[in-house]
Amino acid sequence: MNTKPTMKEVAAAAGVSVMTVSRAFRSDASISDATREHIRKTADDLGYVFDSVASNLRSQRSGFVAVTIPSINNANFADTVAALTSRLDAAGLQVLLGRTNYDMAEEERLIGQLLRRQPEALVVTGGHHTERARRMMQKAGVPVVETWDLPKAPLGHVVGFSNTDVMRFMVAHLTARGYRRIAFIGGDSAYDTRGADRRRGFVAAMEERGLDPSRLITVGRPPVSMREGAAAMAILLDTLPDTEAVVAVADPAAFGALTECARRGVRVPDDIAIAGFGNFEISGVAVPALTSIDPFPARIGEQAGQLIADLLRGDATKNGPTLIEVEPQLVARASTGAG
Amino acid sequence: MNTKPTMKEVAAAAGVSVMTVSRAFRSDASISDATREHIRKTADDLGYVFDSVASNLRSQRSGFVAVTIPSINNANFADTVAALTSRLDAAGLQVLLGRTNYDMAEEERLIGQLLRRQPEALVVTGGHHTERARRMMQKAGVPVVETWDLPKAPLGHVVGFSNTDVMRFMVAHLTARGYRRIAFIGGDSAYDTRGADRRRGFVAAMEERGLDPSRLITVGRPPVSMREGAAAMAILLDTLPDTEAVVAVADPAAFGALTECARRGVRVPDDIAIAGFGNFEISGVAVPALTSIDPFPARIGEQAGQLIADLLRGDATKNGPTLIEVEPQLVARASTGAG
DNA sequence: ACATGGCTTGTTAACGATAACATACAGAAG
DNA sequence: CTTCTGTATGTTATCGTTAACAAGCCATGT
Repeated sequence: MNTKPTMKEVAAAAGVSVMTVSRAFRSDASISDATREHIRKTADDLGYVFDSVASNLRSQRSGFVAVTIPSINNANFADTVAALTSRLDAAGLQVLLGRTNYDMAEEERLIGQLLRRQPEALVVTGGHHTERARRMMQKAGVPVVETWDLPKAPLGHVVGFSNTDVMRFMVAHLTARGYRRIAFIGGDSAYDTRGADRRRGFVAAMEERGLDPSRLITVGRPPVSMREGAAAMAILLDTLPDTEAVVAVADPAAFGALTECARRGVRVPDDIAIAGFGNFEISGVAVPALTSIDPFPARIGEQAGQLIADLLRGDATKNGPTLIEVEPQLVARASTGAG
Repeated sequence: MNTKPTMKEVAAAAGVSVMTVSRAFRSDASISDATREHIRKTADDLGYVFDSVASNLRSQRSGFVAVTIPSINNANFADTVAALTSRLDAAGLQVLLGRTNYDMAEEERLIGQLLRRQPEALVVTGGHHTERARRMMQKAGVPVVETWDLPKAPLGHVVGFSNTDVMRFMVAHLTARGYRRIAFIGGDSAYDTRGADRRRGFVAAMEERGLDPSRLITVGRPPVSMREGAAAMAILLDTLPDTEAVVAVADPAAFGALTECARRGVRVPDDIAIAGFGNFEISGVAVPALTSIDPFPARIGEQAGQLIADLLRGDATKNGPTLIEVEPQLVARASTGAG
């Protein structure tokens, strides 16, 4: 009673060999229904708990898929993780989640830690990593999937979209509605690499159209909060009052900007238009509703999970790395005069 | 090169025994700095990755703390997990996260899965569990911490607050400001047990003051979304137009309610007051800012992590289960005529 | 010079499960 | 009746690391 029972105890109590107990706890093994039933019941009575650690060591399969995301508290990444988790769950795999806090150095540390647990696959957010992190992932000997991005030099598989190109849709939408003096609100580029990509995309798209791409407001480290979005809007209204439209790096910042307008009596979209990115719930609910871009986070998780399940079952085409592009979609709403 | 190197290979390459390599990868073991340095370098050159699985089996220490939360995408729980994670990280422990989706049956399944990984402690959200889940946790032989609640019959340790009592503060605040006809917006009680507790607390507090506690709007399964909050407000305004104040089970629902008022031209707080729970960022940013209750999620995670670190170091007082109450605080803002 | 003790390194067995192989047995086929 | 086939169970060795114990070496004190 002092120490927790092992298969040995269960085997003794059930009058069978340890191997038979082992088989009773797996789905595919050949064992008669009666024996399995009997062993399960005996185990239950003894309070036996299967030890995955020992199982993992002997079978050399951890059942883990390591996943890193910048922040847990972000509806977009959470949706991806949720979809990924349920897809992998169906394949008998468990997600081992790590949070990088938008920091490549932290990501490197985390990947090192996660790899020690012998994951069967690795899913990371974004395509920017430290050199050491890249090397670790390449030598890990398991499938690597980069998500939420379309890296120029992928480490392995990719499920995502181009954060640069996506801004073209947004600038096209705004110029089509007649806006010319358009500003961008984002965070410190040294950290949020995907946000920096979107800013780059914004600048490029503006330049392509011969428009001034210099209205850039930077506020703090990512993720850019609602409060910081409001602060950025305050700066913008104070320093560049003739701005006609604002694109925020993500919806929470866009919503913060919207609230600042409300506080100042600036009408949206009559006086200034606002748009975000991510299609967070708040964008559909806010008054006025915010134009955004839906990157289909759940679809990203679903596809990544499917890919990994296929790869590990071994029946996937082994024709090198897969690239799955999940095309984002512009959602036009009242905040840019649409909807 | 085909198979990944083990300590054996590293030992051979470095010209030492396997045991010495093992020591080189731990912090406390007695080994000379020169040898450690040499082994670390050799290991690095070989691309050796420490195998936690084998280590865990032999040492009977997994380095895991299993944690269950209802939803990943909730700023409150995310803050708790973040604080818990960083506190445990300092103690060399890794969080193994599972999401219950506000479902006790799912929680039971999850706890069973997590226990197989031999966690060194278990942190669960809430004090309501299935009978089987309770039994599993009690027999797990590791510290169990229930959070975000103050259960009547705790399983072990507790770090939280009473979801029932907390509504007393809110009703007191509203009645002090002169509101009498107060409604409550919540989700299906069969799922969100903490939400149901808050609803119970609301009813009790209203009755204590001789006020009508029957203005209860129920919308869907938890978590109650912004959209559902808006829908609930629509129902309320249509069916009980003389309501003076509304308390939502959580801030997102409260914000949804606020947006519905904005769409209808109902003024807040002049025509109706709104309050929420959780002190999410949105409540401080919304216009008008929303009155809420701050449950100090980070403090909950911090305390739970500290408790576990102490317990596992063994130097904690073993005087039975610990109960740490983290007192929530009312944050009065413009949406109830304050601030 | 020799015992003592601290520091560093090595040897052996074990953690709890499963892969691989061996074997027993029942019913089918010849 | 013998051989064959397939299902159900058992035996042995092993996954990669570390606990426990053993032992060597060197400096120090007497």
